[in-house]
Amino acid sequence: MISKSLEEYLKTMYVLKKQNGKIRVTDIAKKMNCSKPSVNKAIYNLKDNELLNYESYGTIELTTKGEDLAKKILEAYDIIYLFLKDVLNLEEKQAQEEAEKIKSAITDETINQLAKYVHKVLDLKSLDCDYDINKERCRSCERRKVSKVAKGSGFIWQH
Amino acid sequence: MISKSLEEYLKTMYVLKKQNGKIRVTDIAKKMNCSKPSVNKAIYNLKDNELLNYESYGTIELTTKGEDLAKKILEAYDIIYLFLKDVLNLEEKQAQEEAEKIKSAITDETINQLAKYVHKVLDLKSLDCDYDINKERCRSCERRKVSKVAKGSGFIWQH
DNA sequence: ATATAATGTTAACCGAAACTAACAAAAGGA
DNA sequence: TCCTTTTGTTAGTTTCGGTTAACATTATAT
Repeated sequence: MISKSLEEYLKTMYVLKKQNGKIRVTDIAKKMNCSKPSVNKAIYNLKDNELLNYESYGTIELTTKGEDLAKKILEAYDIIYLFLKDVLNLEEKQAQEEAEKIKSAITDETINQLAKYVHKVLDLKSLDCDYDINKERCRSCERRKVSKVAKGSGFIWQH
Repeated sequence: MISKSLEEYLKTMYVLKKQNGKIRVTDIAKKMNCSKPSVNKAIYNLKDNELLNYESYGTIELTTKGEDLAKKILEAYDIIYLFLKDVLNLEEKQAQEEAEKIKSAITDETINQLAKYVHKVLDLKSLDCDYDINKERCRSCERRKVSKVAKGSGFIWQH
C-alpha cells in the first residue's frame, strides 16, 4: 500500500496524461503546488512500487497497475467531490480541495458507502440502488460510471 | 492555529475530564494509542498555545480558551460521526475512527455545510433548516444542540 | 551551432509527529 | 517507613514529506 501522499501524485499524473498526453515533472509540481524535487522523489517512490516506468530525464509512463490504481483513486475523489458540490452545495473550487483531503483520510469501505448514498440521493428513483465502487455498472438502474477527467473532474453515471 | 494532531490531543483531554474528572498522561496515551512521550510533547505544545496549564508532574487543566476550542472540535467530530453512522450506516466503531480522520482533514466551512445537511436529513420536517454550527439553537426547528460526551460520543439536538 | 531558457536532478536539510530506552518522581501497600 | 509499582520525563532516533540551493541536461530560438 502506498501512502496517501503518493496517491495524490499518481492521480495527478493520470489526469495530466489525459489532459496533455504527457506527464512532466514541472506540470505535476505546478498542479500540486509543490517543488520539483518533491515530485522527483515521488516518481522514484512510485517506480519502486511498479506503478510507473521512468529513467532519468526520460518520460513518465504509468504501468497498467499504476493506471488501474489511479483510476480507482480518481473515482473515489470524484464521488467525494460530487457529494460536496451537489449534496452539500460547496463551491466547485472548495469541493475540489476538500475532496482531496477527505479522500486522503478515509478507507475504501467508507467511500463505498458514500458512493451508494450519493447514487441514491442524486437519483431518488433508485432508492434500492445496488451500486458498488468495484463494479462497472449499477444493477438497479443500469447506469455505468464514467469519470470526466478533462476539465476539473467530476464524475457521472451514464446510460 | 494548532495542528490537527494537537486538536486530537485536546479533544481527548476534554473527554477524559468529563469522564474521569481528571486528565492523566497515561490515560491519554491509552485512549489515543500512542506513547507517553508523545503525550508529554503535546502537553507542552498545547501549553505554549495557552490551551492548558501544566507544571511537571502536576495536573493538566484546560484553560477557558482550551475548553472552548475542545468543545468546537468535539462538536465537529460529532457531526461527522452522526453522518457516517446514521446516514451512511457505518458501524459505530468505524464511524468513530473515520470521523476523527475526516475532521482532521476538512475546514470549518465544510463541517458547517455538513451539519446543516445532517440536521435536515435526520429530521425531514425542517427542510428549510437554518442550523449553523456557531449558533446554539436552530431558528427553524428551535432545537438546541447538545454534545453527549459520556459514552462513545455522538451528539443530539434537543427540544 | 550555439547561447539561453526551461526542465530535471542531486545533496543537504528542516519540522512534525511519532517511537524506544532509560531514568525520575509520586503513590500505595506491607 | 521503605519497597514496589505506577506514572511522568528526558534524550536520542526514525520516518515522512516536504524544502532550498546548486547543478546537469535537454529544448528552443536566433
